[in-house]
Amino acid sequence: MKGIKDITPDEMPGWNIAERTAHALAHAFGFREIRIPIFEKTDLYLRTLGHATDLVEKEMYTFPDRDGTSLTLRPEGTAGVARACIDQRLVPHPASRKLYYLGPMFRHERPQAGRHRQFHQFGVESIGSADPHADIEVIALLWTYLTALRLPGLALEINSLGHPPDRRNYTAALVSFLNGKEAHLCGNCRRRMEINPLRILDCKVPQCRDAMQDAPSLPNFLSPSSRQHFDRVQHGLRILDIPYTLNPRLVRGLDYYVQTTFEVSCSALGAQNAIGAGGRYDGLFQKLGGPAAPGVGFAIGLERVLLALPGDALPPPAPWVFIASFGDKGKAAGLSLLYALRAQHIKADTDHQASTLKTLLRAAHRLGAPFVAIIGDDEVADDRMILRDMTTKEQEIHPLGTATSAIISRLR
RNA sequence: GUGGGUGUAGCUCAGUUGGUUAGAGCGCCGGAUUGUGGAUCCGGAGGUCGCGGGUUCAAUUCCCGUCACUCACCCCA
Repeated sequence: MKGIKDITPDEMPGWNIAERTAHALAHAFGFREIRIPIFEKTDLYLRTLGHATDLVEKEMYTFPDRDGTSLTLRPEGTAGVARACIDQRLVPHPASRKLYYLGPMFRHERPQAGRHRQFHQFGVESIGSADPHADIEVIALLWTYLTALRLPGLALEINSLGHPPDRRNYTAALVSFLNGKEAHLCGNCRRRMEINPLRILDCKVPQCRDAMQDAPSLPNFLSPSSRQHFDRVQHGLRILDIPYTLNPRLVRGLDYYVQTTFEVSCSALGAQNAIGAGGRYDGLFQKLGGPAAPGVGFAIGLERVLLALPGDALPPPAPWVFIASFGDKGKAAGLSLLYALRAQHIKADTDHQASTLKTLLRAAHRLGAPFVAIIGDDEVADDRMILRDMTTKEQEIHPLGTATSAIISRLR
C-alpha cells in the first residue's frame, strides 16, 4: 500500500536504539509511558486540531463504525492523550501528569523521503503546569534525545504565539497590513487570509516573503505576562546550554498551540527536515470538556530519526554461538547443548541441513556467528567440545559437562 | 491534490538506429579427495523485461493507458 512500510529485521537495530533511548530518557526525566488506542472518535480531532488545518481537511483516515459513528486513525498523539487523561482522571494525580507515548500515527499524504502514511512518533505531554520550567523540561528532553542519538545538523528554533488575546490582536494587525496587498500573495496565502492568517508567516514562496518584509512582528504583540514567560523559557535554555534561535515566524500547524512553540530541524534530512516539534496547549483540556489544565509537549518523527541516525550509533550485535554438530552422537550432544544455552537466554543456533563440518562452518560464517561449538562423534567419545572463535580462529577445548557454562563465560 | 524521475535476475545496473538463444557485477547453490568458514579458480540455478493495449513482418526498445516505487510542491514529525 502506498506510504505503508514494512520494517525488516535489518532495520530493527536502528529502531531498537531509537526506542530504547526514548524509554530511558523519558524515564530519566520523570515521564511515565501511556498507551492509548490507535483510533478515536473523529469528533475528538475535529474539536482539537482545528477545522481549517490541512490535517483535518484532507489528511485523516476517517471511516464509519458499524453503528455509523465516525472514527479516525490517530493523526497525532496529543489529542488522544488529553482525552485519556480526562477519561481516566489522571490530571489530579501528580505522578500521572508527565506522560510519554511511542507508536504509529496515520496521515493520508503523498509519500516522500521521511514521510509515510503510517509513521511513528515518540511524544511527551507535560500536563498541569503553566510554569516556564515545564516548557524548558520538555524542550530539554527533546534536545537531549536527539543529541544522545548523535544526529547531525540539528537546529532548534523557538517562538511564542502569546496568549489567545495576543494572537487575536496580532492576527488583526496582520490582516489589516495585508489588506490591499492580496495581489502580491500566492493563491494559497490569499486563502489563508480568510482561514488562518498566521500561516502566511511561514510561507516559502519568495513573493510572499517579499510582501511580508515589513509586516508587523509577532513578538511586539506579546502581553507582558507572555513576554515574561517566554523570557524565562529562554533563560532556562541558556542555563542548560541548549542552543536555539528565535524564529518569530515559527507557527505550528495545529490550532491548539499557544505561547511557546518550537521545532528541531535536521539538515541531514532533505525536504522534510522537521524532526521534532511541539509547543504549549493551555486551552486544550477545557476544549474537551475536562478540567482546566495547561500543558506542553512535543512529538518526534521516528522515521526521520532513523534516516538521520549515524551508522556508528548502532550497538555491536550481541555475541552468540553456532552449534556445529555432526555424526549421530555428535548431533545428539549438540542438540542438548543448543537448548541448554537457549534456556539460559543465550542466543544459540545451528543449521539442521548442514551435515559436514565444512558446510556447518560455512553456514556459521554466513550467519555471522562469532563463535562455533564443534561437536563430532570423536568429541563425544572423548567427552569434549571445541569452541572456535571465528575472528581469531583460536580454538579451546572444554569437557562436555561444562560446555554450557564455558560458552556463557566466553560470550561475556 | 499537483509536477518530475524510474520500473530488465534476490540486489545494483547494462542492453547498440526496433531484429532471432536478454547480459555483467555482487549474492545464492555445487565442485576443487577423505573433520575446519572467508580468498582464488571452475561449474550451475534464477528473468511473465511492472501490467494492459496499440503501431510493426518483428517491441525490453516507439506510442497510449494503468499500477508501483521515488523525489519535489503543498503540508507536516
